[in-house]
Amino acid sequence: MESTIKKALLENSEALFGTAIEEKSIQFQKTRKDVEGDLTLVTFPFVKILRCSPVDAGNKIGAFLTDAIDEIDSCEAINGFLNIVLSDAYWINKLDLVSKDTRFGFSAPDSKPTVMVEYSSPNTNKPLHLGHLRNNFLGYSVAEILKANGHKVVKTQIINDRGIHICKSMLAWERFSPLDESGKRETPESTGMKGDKLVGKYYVIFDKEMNSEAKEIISSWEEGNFDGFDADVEAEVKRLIASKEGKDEKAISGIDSKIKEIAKNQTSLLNDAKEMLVKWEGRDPQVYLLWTTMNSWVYDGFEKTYDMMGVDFDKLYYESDTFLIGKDLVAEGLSKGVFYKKEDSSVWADLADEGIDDKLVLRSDGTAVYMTQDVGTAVDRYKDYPDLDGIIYTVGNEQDHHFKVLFLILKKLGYAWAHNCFHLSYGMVELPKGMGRMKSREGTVVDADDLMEDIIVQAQEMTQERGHIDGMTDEQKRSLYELIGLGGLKYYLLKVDPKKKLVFDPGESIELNGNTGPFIQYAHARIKSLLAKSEEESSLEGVTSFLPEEKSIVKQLVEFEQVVKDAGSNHSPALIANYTYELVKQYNHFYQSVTILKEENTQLRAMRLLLSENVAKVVSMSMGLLGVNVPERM
RNA sequence: GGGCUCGUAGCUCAGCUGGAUAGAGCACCUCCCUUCUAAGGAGGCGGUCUCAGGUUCGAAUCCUGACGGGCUCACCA
Repeated sequence: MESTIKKALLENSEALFGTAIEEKSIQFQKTRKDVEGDLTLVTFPFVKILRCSPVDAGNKIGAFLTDAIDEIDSCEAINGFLNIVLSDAYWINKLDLVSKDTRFGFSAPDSKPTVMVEYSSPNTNKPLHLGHLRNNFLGYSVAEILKANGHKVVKTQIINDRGIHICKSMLAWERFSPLDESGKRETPESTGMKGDKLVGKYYVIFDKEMNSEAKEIISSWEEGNFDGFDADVEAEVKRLIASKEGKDEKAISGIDSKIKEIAKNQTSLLNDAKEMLVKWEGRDPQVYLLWTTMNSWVYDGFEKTYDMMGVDFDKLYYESDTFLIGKDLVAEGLSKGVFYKKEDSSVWADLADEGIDDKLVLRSDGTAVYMTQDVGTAVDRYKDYPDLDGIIYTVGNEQDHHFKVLFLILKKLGYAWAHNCFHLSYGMVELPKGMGRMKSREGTVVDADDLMEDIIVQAQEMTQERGHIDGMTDEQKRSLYELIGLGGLKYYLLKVDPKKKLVFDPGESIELNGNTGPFIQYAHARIKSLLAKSEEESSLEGVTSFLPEEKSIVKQLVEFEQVVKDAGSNHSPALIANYTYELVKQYNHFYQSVTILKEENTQLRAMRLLLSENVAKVVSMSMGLLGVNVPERM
């Protein structure tokens, strides 16, 4: 409709305005709720051309449009706004179109290029936490939204299965895990623990043990005892200790943490872990076996968590594979002059012309860094999927700089697709003030499994209170609780703009009233119950007009198509969530103000059923885009 | 210190390609189940849109600066 009006105005601009007008001066906006109208044209831009008041301009344009376009019933100019009223026939036709299209709002599958969406990408040394939940739900949802926009989508992750952090867990397990009577160490089987939890436990133990060792070292340093330490360490520490003299509290704590950092590097534990990493890179059989064993425990644990989250992947990448590709690419880039080598034989990317500090891509000992493997992974992916149009990296905003650099390096290496790589950067999930920051090493995380289970229990309690679950089997009840709990959690994490940080108080339970998942799920269940009770078919037969409550729903339904597009181009599930909330609110208002099943006029009843049916359809589709399921009953 | 980013009601958030009286939810206060699921609906209370300038017919929205928060600038990942 907007384009019809625009076209009419442009084609008749000479007659109307006496001159050609620019397309951008034709601006539409939503009509205010308290004014009559379906669409509003802003008339301020025409005031200068017509040299009259905004209202006069509106009246003139309004008269023309009412005359020129059939679907326009009337127009009213208020201040600088021309409110256009469209005919009921127009809206009836729109509803008919929505109703007949089972995939309304979605583009034809595979009609757009292939896109890869990376999300989750955990380290294999610790369990998934709240931050991962936001990451996974966001990545999964964006993938679904892109599919709805016609893209072919490959869901993937890069598993950080290599590096010093894994060796820490391995070493701690080898050293501190208790032996049973047959001389065996703890396993997921022997303890009944989820594999990722068991490995994570030893990661924490490692950190604890290393810290206490570091503490001893520091106290001996403070006593002036530097036996067994390198001369340059001794000199540096002495310099730092001396520099504390006369400083304020804040500066001292800064210096102390520097000393602590040095001490940690001197612990036998950390040095043993480093040694283990070297052995791993050398494919030492014993270390390699331990590595595969402990990783497999973690994967088993992750699988359960992903299953509960309702997310999945089409293709997995492992850092232990791609870091080698990355090293080759560094060698290649070195020969092409993209990188340069320093005297200590470390390799760097020169980014001075971009105004960024040079970036290390290979350590002086020849081992790979984070950047090395990410370059390798990207190239590997384009090799696997030659028709790939772009990669979307769902990674927290603390890595904004990393991805900026990564994409630059890929560009410098000559990959034209580099400009199609996109960092879907989302804000951190923060704990309320005073609770500190989530850190796995310190055990101050909100565990993903625990949180999901808590919210399911909460959903269970609420559902039992309301009681619409008579006649359900225990299994059905349990899956309903999961559906509601996880729906609530997903909606809670997705309704906020991904770019913004999000405050989460683990002490307070997640709200399930108001703008929430269950609010929307409930509306869906209520419609389904209504439809189940009705005996006749829904239809638009004989309908000639709408009540305001009905029309506002039709308008909102029609907008779904554009919202899906916007959510795709903005990578924002939040747009879908907010849209659906608005739709459901309008429906609830309608539901309470008119009767449906008990309406005596058959045609009216059939139309309201059709309206309800389509609200349920769109709610179900839009929630599907968020990974939220909707129940038939609740 | 440099870069990026955020600052809207007591709290959590919409609105941000400039447009009418800045919207929701929670919390608090009223009402509404002998109509289809009250996890609902109707209403009330609550705002110098951090501050100061600028651009404009018009600024929460764009620009500049200040203040405050977060992230980042590692031979960690």
